[in-house]
Amino acid sequence: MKIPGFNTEYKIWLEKNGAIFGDGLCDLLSSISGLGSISRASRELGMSYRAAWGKIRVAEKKWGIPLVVTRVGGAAGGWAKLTPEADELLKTYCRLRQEVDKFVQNLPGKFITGR
Amino acid sequence: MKIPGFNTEYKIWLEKNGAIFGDGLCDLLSSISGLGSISRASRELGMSYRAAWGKIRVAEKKWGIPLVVTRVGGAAGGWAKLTPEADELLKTYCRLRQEVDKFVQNLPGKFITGR
DNA sequence: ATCCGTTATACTTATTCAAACATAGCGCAT
DNA sequence: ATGCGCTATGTTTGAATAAGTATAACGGAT
Repeated sequence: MKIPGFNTEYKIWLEKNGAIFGDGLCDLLSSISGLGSISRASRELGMSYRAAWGKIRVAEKKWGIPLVVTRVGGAAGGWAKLTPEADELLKTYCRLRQEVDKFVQNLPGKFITGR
Repeated sequence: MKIPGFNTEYKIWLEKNGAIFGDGLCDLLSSISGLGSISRASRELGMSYRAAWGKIRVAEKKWGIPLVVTRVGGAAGGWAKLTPEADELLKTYCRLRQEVDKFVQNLPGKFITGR
């Protein structure tokens, strides 16, 4: 599930000790949360499973915390869901994003608003 | 002249139609503005003249506006100063950066504040 | 037993990005 | 006319990143 309504006139990400969390992970984790599957999420976002899985792995290593708990096999082939840590990170980023959006929308100057 | 005091727990840049303006250009243009020379600015920032000049050129092309007006030759070898557009862009970015800093500092959550 | 959709990972290839190297011209000072 | 410090680019090299290919294993459903 993609997060709609975000302003596109800037980009922002969280960064700590080389670990980053931005739009890419936000969309990916949101989609996984909604669909319960890395594979289905990757298709929804138009990327390969390999790419999605790799993003998650790198992020988990950099942040030093598990982000997605998975299960292989079973009726549906497997499933995936977010860890509480991932939920918190996601929530924090979304809030940051919304606040910055609000600020940017009120910015004067043609480079931001097109005016 | 480097801008001190910026929060390092996130990164942000302005982005419009593929044109971006972030920390790199902010530092570079600020330095040029203070020193009146691309060459001296590049040395102050620890990068090559080629790199600094390239950054400026790419940015000017992407944004579609002149950022630095230069002069070659003369007693000092040459000089460089910012265009009004560059000044405005720089000012806008610094303001955005300060506002977001203020917001981020008040954010709860261990991923941002370390708590 | 076989099939299906999924997680999981190694390996290869392509693309992008950054840094370094090399040259040339300009204009004032001496 | 020579030198100095600067602007201005082309070219090349290397490194980091992204994208793609291939394969294996798992576990329920049929």
